[in-house]
Amino acid sequence: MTMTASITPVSDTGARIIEAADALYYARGFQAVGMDEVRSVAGVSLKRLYQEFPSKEALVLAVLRSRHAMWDSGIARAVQAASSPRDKLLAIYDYLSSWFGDESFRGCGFINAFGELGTVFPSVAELAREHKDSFQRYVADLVSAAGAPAQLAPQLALLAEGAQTTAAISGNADSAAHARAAAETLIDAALHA
Amino acid sequence: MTMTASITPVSDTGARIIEAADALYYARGFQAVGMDEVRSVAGVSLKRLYQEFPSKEALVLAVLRSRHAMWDSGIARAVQAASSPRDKLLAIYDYLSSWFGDESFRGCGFINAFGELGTVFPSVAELAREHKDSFQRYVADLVSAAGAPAQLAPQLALLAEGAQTTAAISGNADSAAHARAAAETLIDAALHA
DNA sequence: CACTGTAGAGAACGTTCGTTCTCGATGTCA
DNA sequence: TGACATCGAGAACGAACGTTCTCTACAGTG
Repeated sequence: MTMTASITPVSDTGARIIEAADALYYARGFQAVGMDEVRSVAGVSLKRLYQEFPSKEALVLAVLRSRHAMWDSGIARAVQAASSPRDKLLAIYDYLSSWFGDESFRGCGFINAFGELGTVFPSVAELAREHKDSFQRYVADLVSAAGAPAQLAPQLALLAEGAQTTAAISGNADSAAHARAAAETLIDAALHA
Repeated sequence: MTMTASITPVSDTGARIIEAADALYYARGFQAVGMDEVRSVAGVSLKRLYQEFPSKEALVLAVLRSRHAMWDSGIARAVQAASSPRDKLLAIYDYLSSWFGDESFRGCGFINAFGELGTVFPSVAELAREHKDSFQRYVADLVSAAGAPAQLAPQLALLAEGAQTTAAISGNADSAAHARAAAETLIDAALHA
């Protein structure tokens, strides 16, 4: 799975810059990648880069917003492909599994951004919080549609979060299957309660 | 809970440096903290700093090793205080809950380090992998002592990982309770199978 | 053709970083 | 006391960063 921006970019050039910056930041971290390298990979001039994104912080935020949109649409696509409410919940972990298989996978970009920039850029911490919040609400809607008690939702979300960091650090995708199996147990227990 | 180094330090000065560097790195990220700030907070000269740790990479690795030792001893203390095998498993989440309550809590230091430095310093990625591996083995031992099937262990570990990142980004400690509740469900389901 | 505005290439600027070097003060042992 | 090692304070160095500025080329318009 290669992530490419699909949501209405500010401009064509802006999208190319975001795509290049996202790949570089995600692979190596934010502080390790300079504006000049982004400029070089994106194939634009430094002047153009700064007229699209007036600072590195602005570029980082744009990258995170694009990542959020790709996450949302990827999950939504996987969930819509499932038929039963129970399968829709489990589709989350199938989506994770295919993501973890990507050779460039290196964990959740928001967790990485939060750890590296959360203190120095409060706007980054806020965006990460919004992203995780939105995921929690999405899971809560699916849980509610499945007729399961509300407290199941944060539990299923925890499994997804844990699977992402575990897969990133261990370097293998097994955690998606473990999360899926645990989710099945939790869902069934909640429905039979 | 304030984390202070408790394991045999290389030297008294080395321990002070590690403690200062750990607090700074954990609070603001690694690249955002320079050697000079570590020197200043630790109250040592730059010369002494470099003779204890010949490079920033060496200091970062020492900080991570100290964090690993504190994590291990903190978990072990909480687990030993519980009596039944089931309660020993749940003690992990009680330990997390008290950690999340610390005002300085900002997620798992190894996940943060992996995201920021994992690519640029392979040694950091390896240390993070070892840390998570050691935790997985520890949980597996507790699961085995409880007479539960082995596949329960990675599921319980996922809950712990997810709770850490969720607590960090959301800024509240509820995820520990959610993880504990989910763990109870998974344990009971595994024991009644 | 002249004129004007815009663009790209990249030099330049000021700051910060990791690391090393200098220098003066202090302490130790014969 | 004097010779010598050791130390802290901080200057210094080279590299890299984020950001801005300069210069040249050229497109479009009369």
